[in-house]
Amino acid sequence: MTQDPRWLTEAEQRAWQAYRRMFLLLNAQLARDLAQDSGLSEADYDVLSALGASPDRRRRVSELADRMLWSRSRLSHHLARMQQRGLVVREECATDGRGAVVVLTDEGTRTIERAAPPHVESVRRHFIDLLSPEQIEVFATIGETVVGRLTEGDH
Amino acid sequence: MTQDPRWLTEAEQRAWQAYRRMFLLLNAQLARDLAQDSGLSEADYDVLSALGASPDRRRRVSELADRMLWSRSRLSHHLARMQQRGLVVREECATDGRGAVVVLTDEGTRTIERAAPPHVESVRRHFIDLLSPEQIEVFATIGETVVGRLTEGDH
DNA sequence: CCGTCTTAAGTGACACGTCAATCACCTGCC
DNA sequence: GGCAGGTGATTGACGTGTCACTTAAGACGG
Repeated sequence: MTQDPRWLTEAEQRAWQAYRRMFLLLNAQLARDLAQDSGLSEADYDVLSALGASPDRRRRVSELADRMLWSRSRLSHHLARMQQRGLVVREECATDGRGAVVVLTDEGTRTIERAAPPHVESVRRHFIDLLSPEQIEVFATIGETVVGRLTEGDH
Repeated sequence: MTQDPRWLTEAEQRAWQAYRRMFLLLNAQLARDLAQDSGLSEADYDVLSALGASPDRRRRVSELADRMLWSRSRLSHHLARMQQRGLVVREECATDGRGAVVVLTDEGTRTIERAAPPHVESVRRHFIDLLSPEQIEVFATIGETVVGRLTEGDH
């Protein structure tokens, strides 16, 4: 016999609802800003920015996927499109014949360097600057707690 | 001349990163649980649950879309699939010849009633129960602040 | 070395979401 | 009443994400 669930309290519902709505709206707004300012999708931005922060602007495909929490398949498809647009190129991996390395092209580099400032402003405007330092701190802690729980057991 | 952006401080970056990772992981986990427990996607669940909470288990299509923060188009496509599966039906609207009303079928009603308890447990396990009441409160406030800013100006 | 097992990456088919266009119907003004 | 413009809803085409599968290559015990 299944136990009756512990339904959410009013406060818990408020938090859960607010979270879901915040995500939907915030994400949509950031995507709009990003598209207008730089002609990029959030996915594009994330790939470019992860690569831009990588040593030598290059990274093994699966390393990139792990770091971004993307499936390999998703990344593979997306890289194909970005390569088409000239933002990245794939190279063979010297040390592992199966492997591939993605590299930011010059255009990719320019693109992310131009896109970053307005994107940061957008994140500030719609999120960060609305919160007090204390709220930022609590928020970070919450996120890390949840992430920690969800990734414990991963080696 | 564009001003140099105010890059995020370390604390701000922590919060932003934690948020993005939390969303990715939490969403994926909830979707996995939901699919295993009830064979539903999150989108399915959201529609069923919104309809289940509606008077008479029915709602005008665009009213539902607004309430869920979905585009009409998305909802229309999704309702088509759910109708195919027998979870909802569309009826004509008595008071507006253009309008349509979506209604939960008996099967849709049974489905959401069975799906809700394990989903709530899942939300608790991976999120709510990891936080203190104080954290829940701060989190709700943050969400509402951000949502409020993003929706101000909507009538 | 050889066969098996594992791992890196890409692929194809399908499900989903978005955007723009469409169609039917309502509303309001002359 | 009739028509000009707005609104509710759907549709089709397209871009993107997922899942299952394939291909190629490293790892490794015998």
